[in-house]
Amino acid sequence: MTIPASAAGGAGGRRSAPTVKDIARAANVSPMTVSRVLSGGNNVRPQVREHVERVIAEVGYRRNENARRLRQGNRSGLVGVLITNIGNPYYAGMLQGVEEVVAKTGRRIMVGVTNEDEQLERQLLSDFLGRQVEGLIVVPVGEDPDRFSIESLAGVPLVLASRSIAGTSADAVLLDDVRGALEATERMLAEGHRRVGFLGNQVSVSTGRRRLEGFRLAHRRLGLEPPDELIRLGQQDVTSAEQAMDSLLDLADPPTAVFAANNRNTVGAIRAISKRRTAARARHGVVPTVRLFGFDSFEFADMSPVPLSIVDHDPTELGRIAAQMLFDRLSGEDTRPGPRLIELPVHLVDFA
Amino acid sequence: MTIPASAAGGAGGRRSAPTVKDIARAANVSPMTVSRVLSGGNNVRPQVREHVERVIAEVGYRRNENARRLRQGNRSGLVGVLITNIGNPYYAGMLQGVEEVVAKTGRRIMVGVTNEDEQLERQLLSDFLGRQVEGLIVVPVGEDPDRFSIESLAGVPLVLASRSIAGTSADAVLLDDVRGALEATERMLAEGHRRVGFLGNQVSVSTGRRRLEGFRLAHRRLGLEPPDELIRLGQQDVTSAEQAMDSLLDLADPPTAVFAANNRNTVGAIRAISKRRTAARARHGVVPTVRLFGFDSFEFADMSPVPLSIVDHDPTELGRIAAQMLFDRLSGEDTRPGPRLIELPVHLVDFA
DNA sequence: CTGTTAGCGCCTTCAG
DNA sequence: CTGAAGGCGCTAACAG
Repeated sequence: MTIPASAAGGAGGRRSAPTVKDIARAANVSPMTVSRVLSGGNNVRPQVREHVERVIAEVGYRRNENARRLRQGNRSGLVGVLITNIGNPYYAGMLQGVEEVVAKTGRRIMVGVTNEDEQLERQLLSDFLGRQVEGLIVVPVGEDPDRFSIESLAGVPLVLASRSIAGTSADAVLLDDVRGALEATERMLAEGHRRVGFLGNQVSVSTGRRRLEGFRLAHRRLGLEPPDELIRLGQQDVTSAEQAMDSLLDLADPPTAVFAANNRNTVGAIRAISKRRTAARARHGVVPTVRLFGFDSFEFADMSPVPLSIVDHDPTELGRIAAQMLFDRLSGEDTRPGPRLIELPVHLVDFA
Repeated sequence: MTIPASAAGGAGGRRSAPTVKDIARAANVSPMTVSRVLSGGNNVRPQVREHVERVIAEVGYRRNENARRLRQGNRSGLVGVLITNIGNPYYAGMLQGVEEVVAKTGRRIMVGVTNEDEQLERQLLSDFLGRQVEGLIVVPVGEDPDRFSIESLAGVPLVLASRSIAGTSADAVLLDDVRGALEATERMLAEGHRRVGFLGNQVSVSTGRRRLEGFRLAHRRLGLEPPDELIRLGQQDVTSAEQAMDSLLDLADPPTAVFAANNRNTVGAIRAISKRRTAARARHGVVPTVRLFGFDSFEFADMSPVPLSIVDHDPTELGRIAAQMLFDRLSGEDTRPGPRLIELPVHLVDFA
């Protein structure tokens, strides 16, 4: 898997890049003078400075930021971002927000995809720390808080995004999952639905757990208990969500309403419902109606073929805030000893 | 904008990380022995090795990859990826494919967003090169090939993705834009449409130019010439695409069919058409029908409220191939002097 | 204003 | 098997 360094692409081949020494030699000055010119040219005679600049331009010299940063206290200018899946537009949006804020500080993001694999996340964390990231923004996988302890992170600040882990001292930006799920479910119950289905993540994922909690809470407030047969957990993608929704609709006594606890499940539910509608229309049967409520928006939510309400919020904003929290720590502006927790509000939106 | 290094986040504060020297001292061996242990422990007495490993674990030492790579010939293990917008699911998909392949080689991706700004792209390129990326994958902005010359890239291999630039010697993975647009347009013309609209990118973007070319070509083959008033260029996002579609529909003699040359324009067109349908239904007017053909798929294409066909392909696969081409150069497997160009096929899909 | 010295953290080289 | 010397590319710190 290792690939030789020597080879270079295309025509030309890459010879070892020029260094300050090369420039110094070519310009008949000391490396230090070159370094000074590179850093703005203070304390360099204008004439010398111009000469060095010309040589730099001619040779096409570019300073090695890594070597520079090594000497300067080892700040890499990198922020590590770990997400579970770029294909989910939710995380893509989050990534966009993170990049936006990180880029403003002149830093860059290194992106890793954990694919919901805790082992892989561990490796990536270790790799990122070895590459001297200045900070980390992570959508965590699994429940073990150990890997996020200050010791294992060597003091590198961390912000958990969207999901939290019990027992960490890390900062986190979350959504008001419980309230969102609670209000959505209350709405459906108030509309008279008494068999409400639930499609969500594993309870080992904090968002899955919290949204299920809100769902249950809404029922209990009315003295109800949602039956287990209406609850489907662990669907990570649209296909499995669609299957889960199918299984709900195949029940002898199917739900009249469904709460889909994230956008993958909402999309899958919409697909399952549409499919049945089309089939029913084809054989002139009864077109089934299911009241659908989702969590997380997506591009076509407002044009869904199935009437839909959404517990909405902006993942890009969540990404921005996560990055901002990180820089508050990095800059020393935020010095509180304990973790800082932000819960973003959500709001309900109806799409006829 | 610069942020002090000393400050560290959270409880504890970050003291300067332990180095091989620290471990060596604590284990009563030379730094070299520690280094050997870190590299697998060859030529180290098992007993010493174990002892050093224990110390490493206790102290929580982690080796500084950047320093290591500096000594070892300056291979950073980083691939720079520049895309115009993560919010576009098309590019998010591409990024996913790139990450997947890059991760398999043990490298990481550094991601920059150019936001269709050529100046910003230049800065990011320079920044990435300074950080010693081993290769670059870029969705280019603008038409100037200069910034991609071998000299300005210092021999770092580059693969252009999705879009090309005339006059570069860089490798590229593109789509068969011309054929896709040609076949789509031919279909609509064969269906009898004679006023076909076009929504696309600026012609300064290669995809915009090539897709428009295919559109024109289809007309000319029938001895037709598409009227300028039906062509709208430069929409970068859904909102402006929707406005452009509105303007087409507002024409005295509106198009009966429209070709949307990328997914942002397709989505915008769908929105514009739906909006009018809803309005027409409300006042019991005539529900307008427009034959719509898009380029690039998107999640809800098959559930579009407007009948739709798509010139389809897989952006994730495009990302994978781009990364593979890069590694073919890096590994020296691909040594051809000139650029390598891959055009991926597209296929037409109909969604009732 | 300019150069010299030294060292960031690590590893290649060579000598034991 | 182990260590000492030296240097990757760059720049603080100090001397002139």
